[in-house]
Amino acid sequence: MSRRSGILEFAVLGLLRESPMHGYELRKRLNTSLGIFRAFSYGTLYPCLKTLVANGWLIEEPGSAPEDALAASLAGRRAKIVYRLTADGKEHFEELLSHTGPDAWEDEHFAARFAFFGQTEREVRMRVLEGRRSRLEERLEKMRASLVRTRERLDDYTLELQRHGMESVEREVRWLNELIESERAGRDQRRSVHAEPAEQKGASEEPDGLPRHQDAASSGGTPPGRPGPPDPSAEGAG
Amino acid sequence: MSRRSGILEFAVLGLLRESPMHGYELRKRLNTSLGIFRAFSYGTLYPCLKTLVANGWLIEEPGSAPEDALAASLAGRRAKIVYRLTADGKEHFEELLSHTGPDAWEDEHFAARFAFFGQTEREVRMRVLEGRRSRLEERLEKMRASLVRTRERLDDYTLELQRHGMESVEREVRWLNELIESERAGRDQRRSVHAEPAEQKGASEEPDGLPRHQDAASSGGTPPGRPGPPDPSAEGAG
DNA sequence: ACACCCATGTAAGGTGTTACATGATTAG
DNA sequence: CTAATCATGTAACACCTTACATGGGTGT
Repeated sequence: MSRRSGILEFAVLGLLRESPMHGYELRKRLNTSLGIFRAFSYGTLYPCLKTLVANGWLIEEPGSAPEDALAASLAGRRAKIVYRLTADGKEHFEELLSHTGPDAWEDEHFAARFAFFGQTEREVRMRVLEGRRSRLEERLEKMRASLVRTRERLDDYTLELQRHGMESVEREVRWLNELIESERAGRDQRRSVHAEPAEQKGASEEPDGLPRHQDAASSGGTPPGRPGPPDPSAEGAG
Repeated sequence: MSRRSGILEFAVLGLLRESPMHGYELRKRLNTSLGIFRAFSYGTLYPCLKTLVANGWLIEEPGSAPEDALAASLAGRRAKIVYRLTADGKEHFEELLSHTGPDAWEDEHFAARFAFFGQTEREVRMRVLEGRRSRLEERLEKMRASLVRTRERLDDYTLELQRHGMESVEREVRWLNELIESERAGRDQRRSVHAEPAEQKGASEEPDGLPRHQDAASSGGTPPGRPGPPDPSAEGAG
């Protein structure tokens, strides 16, 4: 049941929550903004959309409806079918957002969950981050154990491969540590104990504070020394 | 044609080249020594083995054959069917080893290829490493481009996710640079122009020199001079 | 006019997993 | 004796991709 399609449904709902879109546009967003998971094909996306419509979570609208003038013009006015989240869909998405089962910290699930942390309550974020972290620590434990067992028999390349693999995992753990740290620092530990639905109307609530090492993001080909990290006050996504 | 099962065949052949084994053992090795790719199930492995037998690349032997006393006792004497590489199989594997098509640098393919670098000729190793590197550089280019395009609209979490993704890729590029560097330093550029079959009898030939940073392999959960968040205080969660 | 991107969809097929069926051997 | 692990195998199913079918719009 680690259905990748579950991830798709989740991501579609989440993307559509920000603004209505048609399938083609949706797919692009799925592969760029949320560039984490490798491309879903139309053969997967369209059937998925139909399912969601059948469940009453989305409705299909003809393109360029009056209320949508802006979005439609941005998304391309050739749009045929625009999908919009229903109230039920929104509710369902919010329920998904609050789930913290072990699924949530498997590789691709985690990435999808993280991508919508802006809409997620802090305590849920914490549980997901911590769950992910222990998941990775388990994995590290196994890798170390197996390395100790087999170290002698392996040639240098195999060893190097495993070393590199472990290093990547360790690095992600450290990343998670920083994130968890920031989450804790954002407000006091208590507070936000599943109280009010809070950030309901958009992604506009302030995101509490994230680690802000933007060094690597531009280290590659473009080091123009971005001074100001973009202000989160932007009323995002609209 | 990016069949994951192609990877399986390759890895099975490579593992069996070192010593005969039965399916169960093979699967364990596939998930530990070569821990890179996530577990293949028996439902995949056994049919694969049959295919390989049908192709004449393997032969099935009853467990604990006389010539195999040592290997069999190490592998477990309960063995029912021991698979052994045929001459044809060896030849085929060696041919696979020398292929350097674009397949070879896709994620899981690459890991499998790298795992058998000990048996691979240097010039092939070079091509694979360099191919992989350009593949990743392409990917980075795309990520950067899409990031520039969408930077403004994304909330902090999405941004952080992308930053982290890019950093991972950049890190792998650096890793490849080191490896390529070592390969070059191992001997002079010329030489080894597909001359003699050289290291044929085992993986015991010296591997020319690899970067030897084993620092991270054991760094684990205790970074020495961490200035930052020193105390994950590990209640372990899971 | 032609090529190319936008846009939606379906059918067939490959690929791999789960669940099941089976049985031998070892440890308690 | 029973449970757990070792060991092999198969069949049904879930999942996703590819290739195809279709057609509007836009640039050269």
